[in-house]
Amino acid sequence: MTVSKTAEKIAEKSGDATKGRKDATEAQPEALQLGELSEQLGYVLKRAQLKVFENFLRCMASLQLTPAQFSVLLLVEKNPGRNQTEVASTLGILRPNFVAMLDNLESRDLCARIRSTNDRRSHILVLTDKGKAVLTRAKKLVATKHEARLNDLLGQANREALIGMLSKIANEF
Amino acid sequence: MTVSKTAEKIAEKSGDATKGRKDATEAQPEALQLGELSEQLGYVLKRAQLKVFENFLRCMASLQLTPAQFSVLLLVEKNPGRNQTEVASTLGILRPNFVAMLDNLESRDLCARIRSTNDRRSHILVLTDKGKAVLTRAKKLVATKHEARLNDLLGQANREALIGMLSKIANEF
DNA sequence: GATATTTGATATGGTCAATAACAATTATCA
DNA sequence: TGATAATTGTTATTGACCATATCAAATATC
Repeated sequence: MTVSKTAEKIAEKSGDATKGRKDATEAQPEALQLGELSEQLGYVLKRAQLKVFENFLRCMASLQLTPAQFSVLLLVEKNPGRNQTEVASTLGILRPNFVAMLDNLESRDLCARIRSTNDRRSHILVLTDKGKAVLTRAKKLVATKHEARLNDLLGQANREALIGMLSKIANEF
Repeated sequence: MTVSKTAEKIAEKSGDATKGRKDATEAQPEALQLGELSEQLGYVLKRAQLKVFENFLRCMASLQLTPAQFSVLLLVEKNPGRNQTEVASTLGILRPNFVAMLDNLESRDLCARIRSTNDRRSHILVLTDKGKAVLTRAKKLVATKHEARLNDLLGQANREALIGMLSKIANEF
């Protein structure tokens, strides 16, 4: 329905040349000049981030994993036995907001909260067997469908340079 | 719920590392290993974006301009006489969400909505004199306090390469 | 002139980020 | 030891964004 409507609009606009246009050759309204905006770090950074996340979600549609959820699984796999506070703070997630996130992952049997025997306040986080399997598949999808796209677009050397510069900004800006 | 035996061992072991290291001096829990996360494009991109926006807000504290507001002012200055729909869509802002944003800028006398004489449905956007003056100051702040920081961190050549790669991602990913 | 489309606007719901507060548990120290 | 403080996970709540549906006024289309 949306597609057909859009198609109709385009068809109509491209088909009519009778109306009093400013420029008979240009059927579409002229695009705005971005100007200095295209050189602004924050602007281009935000746009790139949105595109990358969007592509990530498409690649992971079969596994239903968001970038944030993927990062949690990766971090718990690499650091099994840490509690919620540690994992959340490492990812820049506030503890209250981490609760619902874990509820989701735990309800899907991807990770588990285990009451620590040393400190019975804290919940130790571990990946379930299913969680490990899903993460393995997720890594492959990300590598072949997502990160590989960067190599196609920038080349291996530029890709590494980009990651390096972004890391530097994230850590030292 | 099926929790493997290895998970219970982890729960017991979890406190040992930090507890055993608890000297009379300082007992810091060891930082988590980021692992593959530090190589993930989306992760490092998002972290960098947050840091950049955070720094932007600090630099613009005296003018009380957010990155989104700054982009609107820049775009309206470069393209005076365009209507709300055109400006909003260029910035990836949905028309309904653009209304409150303009209400804010207009209430601060930074820009104005003018009823178009050609199409009395649309509001033409223009910067006020105050808006032009504020934008001029904003540009200087961004250039000297914000973007200059990139040069200090990456160098001129790398900075340009970074912007170029991010633009490419934003447009072609 | 009847119908459809566009524009700005309102209302609303969803996702996140951020703060305060609470019970249970543990740490501190007088 | 016991009173007090701090920590952990949690709930509730708020505000900032993002997205969709819908509306009246104005315009375009046929």
